[in-house]
Amino acid sequence: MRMERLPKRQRHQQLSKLLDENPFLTDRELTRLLKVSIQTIRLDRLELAIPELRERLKQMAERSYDSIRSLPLDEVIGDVLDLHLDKSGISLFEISEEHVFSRSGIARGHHVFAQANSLAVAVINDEIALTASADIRFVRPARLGEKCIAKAYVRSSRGQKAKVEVITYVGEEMVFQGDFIIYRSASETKT
Amino acid sequence: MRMERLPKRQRHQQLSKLLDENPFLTDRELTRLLKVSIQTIRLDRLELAIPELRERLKQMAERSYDSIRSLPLDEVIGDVLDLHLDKSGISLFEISEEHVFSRSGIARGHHVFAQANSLAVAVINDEIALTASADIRFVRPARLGEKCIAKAYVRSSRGQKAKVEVITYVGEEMVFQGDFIIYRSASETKT
DNA sequence: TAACTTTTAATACCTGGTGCCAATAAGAGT
DNA sequence: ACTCTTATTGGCACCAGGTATTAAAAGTTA
Repeated sequence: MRMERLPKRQRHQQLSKLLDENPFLTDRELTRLLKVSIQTIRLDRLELAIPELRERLKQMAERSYDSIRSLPLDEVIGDVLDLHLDKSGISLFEISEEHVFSRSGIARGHHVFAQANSLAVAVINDEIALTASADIRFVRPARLGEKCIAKAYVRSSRGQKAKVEVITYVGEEMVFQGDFIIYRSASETKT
Repeated sequence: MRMERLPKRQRHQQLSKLLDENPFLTDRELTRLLKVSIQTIRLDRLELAIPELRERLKQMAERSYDSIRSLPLDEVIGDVLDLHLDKSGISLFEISEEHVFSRSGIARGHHVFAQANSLAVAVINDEIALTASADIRFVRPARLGEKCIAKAYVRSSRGQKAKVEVITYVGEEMVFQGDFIIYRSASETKT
């Protein structure tokens, strides 16, 4: 039963590797690289469940298209659940596909930051409020599917500077903490 | 000379728009949407220099594949102009409508941060790189239409922690400065 | 040698096109 | 009304890069 020739498995590995390195290869090009007939290449792809070139390109295009679509970071990132102007606020942000590194499923930092930053700005009750500086820590990674609850507290608000602390949780765990200094346009009388 | 019928130009606009919104449309699907024959669609594409579906998909796939190891380009906010792994990087990000507060035309902080953060992560040459913490200052607001040039420098890289400084300029003016601490997965300590 | 797997070949068919030529249709100019 | 020009449509041959199927050939053991 155990056949001496296992160039097949080897070839399968090579083929997977080749296509991993360069998914733009046609079957015909693969015949040159692997020195087998085109039918063999196609049987191999069949066994390995590797789709044809055009399907591979389409899938790549779709993935990159989705991730480009999702970038618009608007208004407040996440849903505002609770807001007491000049005091505190809470927002919810669910980590989905477009927010994570595909390899690791871990959210890119700027999305977690964006939730916190936009909440910090939203909680300041003024026409114009801008982030002046921030000191932030990503305590633990947020992962695909997790629901991030950001809580913002206005710690002080004198003159044009307001200090806002934001802490983001997933369940009981802290994932992010940041101290923001927000510039506001004028005195708080101008609401 | 000036002909009254310009359904052609209108159709060209519609066609461009349709394909802009959904580049995955075949000519046949376009005939249904535009109510003209498939030949007309193809003449239109010819005039507008729009390639066929498969070519479009291929181009999208290629763009998304023009990745530099750990991070596909479109996962970076802005366009990478220059990248020396583990050393430095430069990216360009133009502030457009969707990035600003409509009242003031000033960019929301998290967009400027996102450019800097994603560049800081991209410059780290590793499979997995995550922002651990950051200390950032928004030196002056970035405004609608301004081109932000972010420059990242790897200041130190010992073990799993890398310090990356990012400074963002508009022209000669500094708009943002941040010190990032990036966690890397492991392995590569070669600088 | 027989039984088996693996490889190659041949053929029909598919999608989403290109390229080319000819036939209409729809104006505009005079 | 009759051209002249542009626009639209149709038909046909052809292409790449495949799928699907059937069959033959080659290699591999027991």
